[in-house]
Amino acid sequence: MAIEYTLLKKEKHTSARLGKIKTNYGTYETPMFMPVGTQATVKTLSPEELKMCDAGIILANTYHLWLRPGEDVIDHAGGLHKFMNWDGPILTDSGGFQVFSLAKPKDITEEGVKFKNQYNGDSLLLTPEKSIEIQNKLDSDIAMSFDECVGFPHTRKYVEDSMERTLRWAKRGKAVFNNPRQSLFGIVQGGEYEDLRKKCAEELIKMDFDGYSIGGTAVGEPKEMQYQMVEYSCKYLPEDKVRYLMGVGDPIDIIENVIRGIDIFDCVSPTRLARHGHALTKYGKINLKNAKYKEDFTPISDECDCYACKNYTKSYIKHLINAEETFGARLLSIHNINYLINLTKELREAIKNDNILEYREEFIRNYYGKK
RNA sequence: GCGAAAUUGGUGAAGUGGUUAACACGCCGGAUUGUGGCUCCGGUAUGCGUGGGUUCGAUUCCCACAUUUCGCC
Repeated sequence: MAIEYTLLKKEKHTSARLGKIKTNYGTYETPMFMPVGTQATVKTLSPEELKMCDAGIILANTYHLWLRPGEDVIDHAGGLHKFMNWDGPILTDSGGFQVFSLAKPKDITEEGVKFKNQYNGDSLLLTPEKSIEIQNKLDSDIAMSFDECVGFPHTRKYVEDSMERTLRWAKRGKAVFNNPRQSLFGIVQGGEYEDLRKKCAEELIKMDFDGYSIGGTAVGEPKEMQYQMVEYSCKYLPEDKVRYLMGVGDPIDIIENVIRGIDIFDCVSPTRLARHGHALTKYGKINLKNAKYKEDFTPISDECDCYACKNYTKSYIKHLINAEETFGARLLSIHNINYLINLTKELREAIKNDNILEYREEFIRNYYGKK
């Protein structure tokens, strides 16, 4: 069955929403944060460790799994859940972000997007139909429409043409979508232009998707513009469907966008920051590589109850990162994912208590105050 | 004891009779947003073993000394 979203409560002073998503693998409250596991693994973490962090939905990537090991291998394994031993829900990104990060403008045509296989140099063509077909086989719980994530800066003309094409791609993908256990989301594009966001949202709603996401953010635009893009999109989306903001994971951005009506987020940042030695804390992001932590025998955070904070010191984790031992990246990944998931828990509480604006104020005071 | 070679940042080292002594690693910072994981961007020797000499000018040429390595007795 498709996922079911239920709106439980709206915060009194903002557009923030408390809700729940029912999936084939359990029911989860929103707002929520989804860790990213591009290659069918959240880098350095086992499924047990993800559970320990209270992870709900996790992401995997169509493009990467298409290239390696190939969707047929995963199909023959019995689907992505069995293949990677994850009994929670999975969302697959469509490859749309790779249009932004890997393809050149000339490789984007009406038919689809040309890529070069990084492993063997083969020429590849990813089309909306192909992306959906792969995702149907991967058997994730939520599939994404194949879109073009437009970078920043750009011209209005380009964004408009691209958005129109993304709409046509969404329609083509939906037409071939064929997996009764799976949901399909549409993606709102349109850059920073309200009329384009509006049009995109309205056209997607006509096609009737199981949920809607907002794309084209977190690609280098100013923060205020990102928030505006979210406002211009949420304004035209139905209340009874889940809203997913793609690629956003900076703590402040999560808060600001929850306030503007976003339900779910994903981001590589907790795991990437971890591999580069950074930890998220109440008092801002810290860099464990800094010399001042050499003999700091306290946990990353006294208030954090994650496995890393309960058992290890900054000094030890710094040593592991300096020595390029993977256990360091693993401990920091556990901490950072736990941090963002915990942030969404606190936001849910704030929505229940109708005090999310006060929560934001205090959060910012701590996060940008002295470290 | 005799002979030879060498001595440049924390490390491996390049280099030149004349502006800012290459590069790499390390170290010190910073970045990272639907992940082409182990990346990118800065900073890091007022100094070239020590002392003297030649020269307008020496890390570079000469002498002595020190240290190290190798060879011979």
